[in-house]
Amino acid sequence: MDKIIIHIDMNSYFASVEQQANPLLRGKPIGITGKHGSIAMSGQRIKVNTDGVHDRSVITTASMEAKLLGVKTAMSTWEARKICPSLILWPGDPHKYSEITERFNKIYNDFTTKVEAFSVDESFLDVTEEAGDYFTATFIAQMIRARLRAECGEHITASIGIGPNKLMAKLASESMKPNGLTVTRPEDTLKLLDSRELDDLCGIGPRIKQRLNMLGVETFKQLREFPLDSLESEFNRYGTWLHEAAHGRDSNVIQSSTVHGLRGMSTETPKSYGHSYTLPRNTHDKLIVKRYLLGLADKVAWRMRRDNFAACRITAFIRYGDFSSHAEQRTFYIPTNDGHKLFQVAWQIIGNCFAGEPVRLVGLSASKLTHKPGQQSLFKKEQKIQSVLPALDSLQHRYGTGVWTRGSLVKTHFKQRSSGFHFDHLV
DNA sequence: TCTGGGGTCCTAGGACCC
DNA sequence: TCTGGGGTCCTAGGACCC
Repeated sequence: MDKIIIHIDMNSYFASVEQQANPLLRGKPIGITGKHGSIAMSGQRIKVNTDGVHDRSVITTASMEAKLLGVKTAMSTWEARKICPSLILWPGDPHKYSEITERFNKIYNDFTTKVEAFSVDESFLDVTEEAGDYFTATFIAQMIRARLRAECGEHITASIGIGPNKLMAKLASESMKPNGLTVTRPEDTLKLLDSRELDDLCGIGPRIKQRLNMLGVETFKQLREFPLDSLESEFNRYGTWLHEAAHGRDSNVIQSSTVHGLRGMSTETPKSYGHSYTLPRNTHDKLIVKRYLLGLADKVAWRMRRDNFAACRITAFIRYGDFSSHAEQRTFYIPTNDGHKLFQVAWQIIGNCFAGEPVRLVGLSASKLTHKPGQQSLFKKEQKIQSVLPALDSLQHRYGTGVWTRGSLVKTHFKQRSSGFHFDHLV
């Protein structure tokens, strides 16, 4: 059943928001980097460049000007600077972006109730009933664009695609950037597909493309002509999806979410909460890894408590200097959202993985979420910590993460060594 | 002196239960 | 004494998305 779907994709979103907010950045190549330092420890000297960005940051969004000079998303700042010496590195502000996302999601809801926030900068709108035909849908898209401009600022632009399903609408929106409006009627979908590369389609990544190429499939036309049963025997259910996609068909429906969802994202129940951190420098020092891990566990736990979740599973992971990695998970029967407990389990896993190799990254993720609150600890010391958490959480809610931190994350490395304190006693 | 961080979904093998 | 099959949970790992 064909629908009329509008896909809206903000152009160079984070960079555009910064350029909108700061006239001095307009017309210049800027690269938004990850926010750094939220769990940095005062005792460790971190080498930062003049922008306050450490050497291992990457570009999360490049402005249009930067893209023209060859800067790409996920490129290391080091490489980006080499390609584009005039690049301005600018630390991202996720909170700011989420606020703007909520603003434009509210606009979309004035046009249809069937809105799906696909990511912080992309949304799908089902306007089948509201529009009735492609002419009216195009008119709606133009009205949305005018309102985005009026209410969010002229420097924040979007590429819009209209198609008979989500897959085609998204492919259409990517056809013209920035600020494009591409309409693909059902009869035009094959033409659209045949003008694109296999991996332009959302769902076909580099590995799948490679496997298709090995089967002699290089284009959507060849994919359409490839026998369905061969495709299914190679890719199982995914083969069926590939076959349908090559014909421009997609049965995915809009997962309606509201504008008041979690920071502009879908209100679908989250499946996991996780954080990871690449150390400014590889280390052999267990103590350093331990402290970062505790900081990450506290962040994960705080987000779960804020959203009234507790987790039954924790996955801890470690990446070594040579980029090999190890991940392990544990399931427990009593759900928890206590940072220290998460840390303890994660450390049981990570602590056993040190084999003398330098560590590059640590992370943990909490999943198998339940709405049951975490169970009260049987131990007095832990009860004491738990009793102060609500107060700390409300501080954090009001003033943002980073307003408090555990003493063990602030003590300097030197002090701990010289005083003979053991880390475990400081938590 | 390269290669982030936040997620979701799928598959496959083994354990365990009926 | 030989040994099926469905269902579910757990774990590891891979692929994809922005």
